[in-house]
Amino acid sequence: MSKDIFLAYIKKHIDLNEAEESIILSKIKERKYLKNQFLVQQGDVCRYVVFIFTGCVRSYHVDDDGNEHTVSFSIENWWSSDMGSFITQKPADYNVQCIEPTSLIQFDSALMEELFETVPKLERFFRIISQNALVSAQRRVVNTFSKTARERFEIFREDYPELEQRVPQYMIASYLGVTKEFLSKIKGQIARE
Amino acid sequence: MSKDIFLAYIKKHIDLNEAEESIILSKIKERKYLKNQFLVQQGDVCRYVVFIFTGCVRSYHVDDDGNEHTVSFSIENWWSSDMGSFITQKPADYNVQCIEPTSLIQFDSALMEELFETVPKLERFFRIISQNALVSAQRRVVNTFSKTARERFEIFREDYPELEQRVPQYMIASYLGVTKEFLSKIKGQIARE
DNA sequence: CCTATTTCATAATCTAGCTTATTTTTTGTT
DNA sequence: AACAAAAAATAAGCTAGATTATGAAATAGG
Repeated sequence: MSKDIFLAYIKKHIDLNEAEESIILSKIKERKYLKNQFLVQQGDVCRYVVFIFTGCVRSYHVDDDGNEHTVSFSIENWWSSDMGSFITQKPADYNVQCIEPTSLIQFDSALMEELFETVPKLERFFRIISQNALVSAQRRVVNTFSKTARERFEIFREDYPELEQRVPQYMIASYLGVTKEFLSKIKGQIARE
Repeated sequence: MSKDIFLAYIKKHIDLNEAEESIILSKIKERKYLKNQFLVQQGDVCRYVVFIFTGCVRSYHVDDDGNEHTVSFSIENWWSSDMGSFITQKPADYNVQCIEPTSLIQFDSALMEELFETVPKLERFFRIISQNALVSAQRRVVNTFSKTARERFEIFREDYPELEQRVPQYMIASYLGVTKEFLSKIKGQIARE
């Protein structure tokens, strides 16, 4: 059952006894979204952090010129949210949208706090998760500055091998920080070698 | 006393009772570094996470072409480390260097775990800190893609008003992701208006 | 199965920011 | 105070990547 995927994922990072497992199972439930539905829209307050069972979710910011900038893709066994908005309860900077039919668990603040209270170990779990996410985010900052667009594309391919087939190219371009035309040019270049 | 600064800082994010406060106080101690000393060097394993009382610390990555890329500046009441290396115990991607004489608390893994065990609330504290840092890192990626170098410089000035006077320009340039020459040009442009 | 809408490829032109080089200013050391 | 070394300013020429434009190929919906 798909809720067990979540338990297994937690147990990669911390130990859980049976009591704790059943508390967690009792409090979470699966929810499904259709392709193109939004979990949050830029400007609204973000109410949820989600854990994804299946599907794919994209977070992106639309800037003043109307250009999209993809912050992250989240797939199976990963998290998504506009954390800044979720924490501060201020308007979201990002759109969080399903780009495939997606099945997930939705955690609102109340559920989050309830879980922390009943299973305090989860504080540790979320600390570890958050630290790991921070490390990736910092690495991305450095890569953005130190690598060419082509190198960043190659890194993207290694980091997310399946994703290239699953999401349209213009989204990948906006994740890499280049135009779709330029990404197309890079692919042409690579193919010609 | 400077250790109290640290307690005050923690208490901005979580509540502590007296027992917890004294445990924390008993386990931490101040350490001083000279200007230019390294807390970690790229390639070594990072042994510490530090909290800064006074001074300024820079984390930067030197890429294959020998160019420096500043990941972060950390000043009074902030953290520094190569988190990726600290967590995984693999070689550090970053140099972490004092750019002023710096007074700080040094947390190694053992101390960290000891603190988490004796004051479990600190798991929550570090989760919050990490989440906030993650939010900034994500915002920085988006800004890098959506703003011009000049806009990023103006944002930097607003975010860290004192820092411009405290650190050399070439470091600011490497934080913004531009060359020192180009930052100089931007400053000239702004001055001429 | 057909049409409309997205998505992708290719190419010419253009620009923000890089490189390289030289000069001036600031900082640190004896 | 004097010298050396690091940092900053300025400027000319150069490229990575943007913009604009056009056509071809996929997808999706009816």
